[in-house]
Amino acid sequence: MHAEKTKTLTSIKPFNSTQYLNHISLDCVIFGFHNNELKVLLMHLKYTQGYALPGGFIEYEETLEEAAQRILKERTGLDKIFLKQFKVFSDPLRSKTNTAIEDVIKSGKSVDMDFFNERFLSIGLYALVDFEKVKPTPDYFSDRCEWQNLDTDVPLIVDHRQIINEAHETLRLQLNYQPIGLKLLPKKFTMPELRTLYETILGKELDRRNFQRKILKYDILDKLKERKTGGAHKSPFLYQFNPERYQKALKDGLTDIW
Amino acid sequence: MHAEKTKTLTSIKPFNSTQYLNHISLDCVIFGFHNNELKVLLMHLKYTQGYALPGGFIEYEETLEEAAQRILKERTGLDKIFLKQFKVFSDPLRSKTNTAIEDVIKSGKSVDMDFFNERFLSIGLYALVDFEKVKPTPDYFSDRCEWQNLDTDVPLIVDHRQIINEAHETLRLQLNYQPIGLKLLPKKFTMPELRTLYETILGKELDRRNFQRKILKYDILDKLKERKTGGAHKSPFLYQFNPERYQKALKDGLTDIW
DNA sequence: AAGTTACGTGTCAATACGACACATTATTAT
DNA sequence: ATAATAATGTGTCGTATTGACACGTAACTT
Repeated sequence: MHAEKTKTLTSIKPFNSTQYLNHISLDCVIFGFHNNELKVLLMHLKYTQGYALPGGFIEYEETLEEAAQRILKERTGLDKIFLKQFKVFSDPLRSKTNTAIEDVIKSGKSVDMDFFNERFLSIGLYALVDFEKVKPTPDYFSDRCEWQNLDTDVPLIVDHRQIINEAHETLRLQLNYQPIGLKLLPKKFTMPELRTLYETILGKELDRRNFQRKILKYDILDKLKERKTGGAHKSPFLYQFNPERYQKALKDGLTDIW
Repeated sequence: MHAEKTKTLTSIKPFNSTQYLNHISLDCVIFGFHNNELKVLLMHLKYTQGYALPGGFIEYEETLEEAAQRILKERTGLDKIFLKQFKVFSDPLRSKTNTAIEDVIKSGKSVDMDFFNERFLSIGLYALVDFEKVKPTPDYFSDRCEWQNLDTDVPLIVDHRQIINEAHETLRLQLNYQPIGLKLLPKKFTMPELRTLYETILGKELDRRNFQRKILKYDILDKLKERKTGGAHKSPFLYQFNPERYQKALKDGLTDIW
């Protein structure tokens, strides 16, 4: 399906703890939208057989955002991903139940246990990506990187279920203040797709006719001549965001209650 | 003016870096509302003669929020302060220009420079307090702790002006989602006071009659029989928040555009 | 070719909103 | 004392927005 298949796994880097700030990690909730469902990108840990959020550590000369972009590039192949911090997770107990550390131990690899055995604060970020453009890529501690539904019941390590849930809640609260549609949908999309995205994030149904009236009112969408064919039933028109007008409208927030 | 004056400075603790997580600090933007103005609590550094936000470090068995409550208690005398994280400040350069470190050096006191010379990420939190209840108290590195206007032009160290500005912006965005009026105002307050608070946070004037109609619509205020006397002109009624109904209304956000 | 289902567009009553008028009252000025 | 001043309490009115829906249309299925 994707154009490139040639890339090998040679790019997976060995782990060297000495280059990172200790006590601090970051975890990314990477959202995608596919088949009218919200997805999150998860790593399957080699030894624990549990799932974890893509994450990592901060190098000595990096900002938090630069570290996250570096990590996201490795996991998705994408640059300049839309990214927002949303919360620091700081419960001292979260480190003590960290099965990822057990995973590291079980791996038998020469990792710096002085680094891993310490307590970690984890900075939670969420990322919004175009599902179709992502090439999921595992890291040193995982054997698979794959999309899962937001409400998947695969086992998640430590507090990663909580982190996902709080990221989702943040998305809901920021829906009128961040360019969420623009970042999660492909360039061209239909009104039903956009509405379904809103419904998924908000967790409730919206009247399709009123939704269309409200969203068009902001003048942030350009209606294209084309229609989306191939679906069952009447072909919907395609739209695309006007990024300038979208950003401008978001400054004061889309004032609607959906 | 305040009832208690007996407390001495004996409670100021010496500084011992070994009990703290390194690389991580926290800075609190403590908001108060007085004379119809938003205030922030600032520390005057003994040697640098600059101002800094109240802040500190995280002990090994504390959550971030517990650390912040401990620090806020020392600076204000208050327990259980309303507190929200809003951003991690992670620019590597912020540590290199940290005049607070110079302050520590100038102090000639025996502080652990291995601790202070490292890079710090700072977690920004904002706090909302009842101005009248606060007893500003300096710490080990400061000689004064005092209220300043939000837009004060006293010199602020490193990125603390930026942190204050971003806290203010966060307050603006969260006005419909957090119990900001409840936490910043005294128990009983007048409608003009509440409206002025909103105007100050939003940075624009609001029509007093429309404001009253909208805020009363949510049924989160209880109108008292009493009026506030002593001011010039007609005495306004006193109101108080109904915490239960306020919290309930905030769940979906106050839907108004002010 | 008919059936099914989703999409495109429009209507309408109820409500909410912005802008404003007027009466009231506590203090200040004369 | 009395009038002037100024801020508050309360209400109105035309307009815009909203929620709830009806009806026609088009693409695929049978």
